[in-house]
Amino acid sequence: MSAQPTIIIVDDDPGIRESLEGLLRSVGLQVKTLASVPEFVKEGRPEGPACLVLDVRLPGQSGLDFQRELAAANIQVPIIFITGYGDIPMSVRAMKGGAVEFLTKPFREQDLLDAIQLGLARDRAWLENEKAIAELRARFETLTPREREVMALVVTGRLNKQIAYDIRISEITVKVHRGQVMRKMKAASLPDLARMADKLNFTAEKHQTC
Amino acid sequence: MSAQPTIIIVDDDPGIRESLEGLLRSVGLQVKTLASVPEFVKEGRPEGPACLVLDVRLPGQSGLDFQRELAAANIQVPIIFITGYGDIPMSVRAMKGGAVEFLTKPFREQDLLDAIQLGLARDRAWLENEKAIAELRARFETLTPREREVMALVVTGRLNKQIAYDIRISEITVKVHRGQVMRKMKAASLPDLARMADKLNFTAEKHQTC
DNA sequence: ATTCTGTTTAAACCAAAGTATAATCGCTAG
DNA sequence: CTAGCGATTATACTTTGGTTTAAACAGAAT
Repeated sequence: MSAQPTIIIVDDDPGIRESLEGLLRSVGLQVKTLASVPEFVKEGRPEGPACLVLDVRLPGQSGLDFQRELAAANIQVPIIFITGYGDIPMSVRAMKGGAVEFLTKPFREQDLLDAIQLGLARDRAWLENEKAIAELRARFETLTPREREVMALVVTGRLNKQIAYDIRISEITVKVHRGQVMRKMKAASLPDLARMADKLNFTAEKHQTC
Repeated sequence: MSAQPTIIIVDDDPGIRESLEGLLRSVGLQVKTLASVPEFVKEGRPEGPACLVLDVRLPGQSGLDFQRELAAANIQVPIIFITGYGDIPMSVRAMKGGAVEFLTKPFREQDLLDAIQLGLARDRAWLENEKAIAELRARFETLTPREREVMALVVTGRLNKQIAYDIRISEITVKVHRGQVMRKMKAASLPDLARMADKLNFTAEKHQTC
């Protein structure tokens, strides 16, 4: 169903990279090793499900800073931290930032593999959700400005005549727009459309006027 | 608006209890100190917003075990861990379990106060949400079995005639039940009802047959 | 035995939603 | 200039949704 998962190892120590890579490949995982963070940033995250295995201490930027940077750039990818010289505040910060796991060397191989499975599972779920939202957004893009306005009001439960009054057009025009909205959004029913709107976070924006 | 927040300190060392209590009281927080976990379990969580300040090592049961126990018992309350002798796996486990913060002694007072504010904010949001759901559940309780069935089908977007066919009653009967559902649930519109159903996790159960 | 609740249905409407056809108008891209 | 899009509206229906009134019936509770 979903594409081949990719594990990305970022560590400046070639020995560790190779050792981790060997372990992961031995269980059939597709691995990509990088020596530094910029290499990851350059390519962006892989298409399929992925998981980052990151050393906390990295040349230039620390793994924790990198985690923040990804979050700020709105790039979602599960991170597993590995460190030889970590402390509690470091691990707490990593976990607060949404890390899947924070392992201290030496760690049991099984712990890493478990964490990776968990990370991949999360990423699959996230990707699936993103895909669904992207599809909805694509449909929403095809709506004309007026149709978006009408949709925003429809999903709040307003009646056609009320919507007509709200935006000062005739009720019949509302019906036309509303019908178009249902068709373009491929909504099977009103509750369906309402749920789509919720997924598109209509709660916060209502309908941007830009 | 919301009730007075309560901070619950659980620590077996009376000196630490008093010192923490003093600090928190000095910033105007209502504090309750306990020497052990069973004392908390006995009373259950306070009415208003609350936050637990918990030593990881406690007589009998560790703070982490207690955290798990609360989660298992479905008792929600933000936890801030404090420890003098912690390690990384311990902190990681605590954070995975949803802890707000994990502080190592000695810590800056401001860090604890910040964590407490964050914990209280989370708890307020949680309480508010719980209250809303409880209200919905109360309304749902007033529905008769038939009304619940009809509601379940209505919020999926089925038409009255389809529902009638589904449960083999006449369309007019469906209308009667549907009207009752809208009134009893205090739903202002169909999208409104659909959202209520979603909040009541109709996705998972649809409608239990028990 | 009687009351009450839940369930069912019919008749008779009224309101709301949705569809199809057709036409007008302003604006923009060829 | 003209074709096309977005927006608007009207007419004319059909289909759904929703309410009221009234009635019937079964089963549980008093």
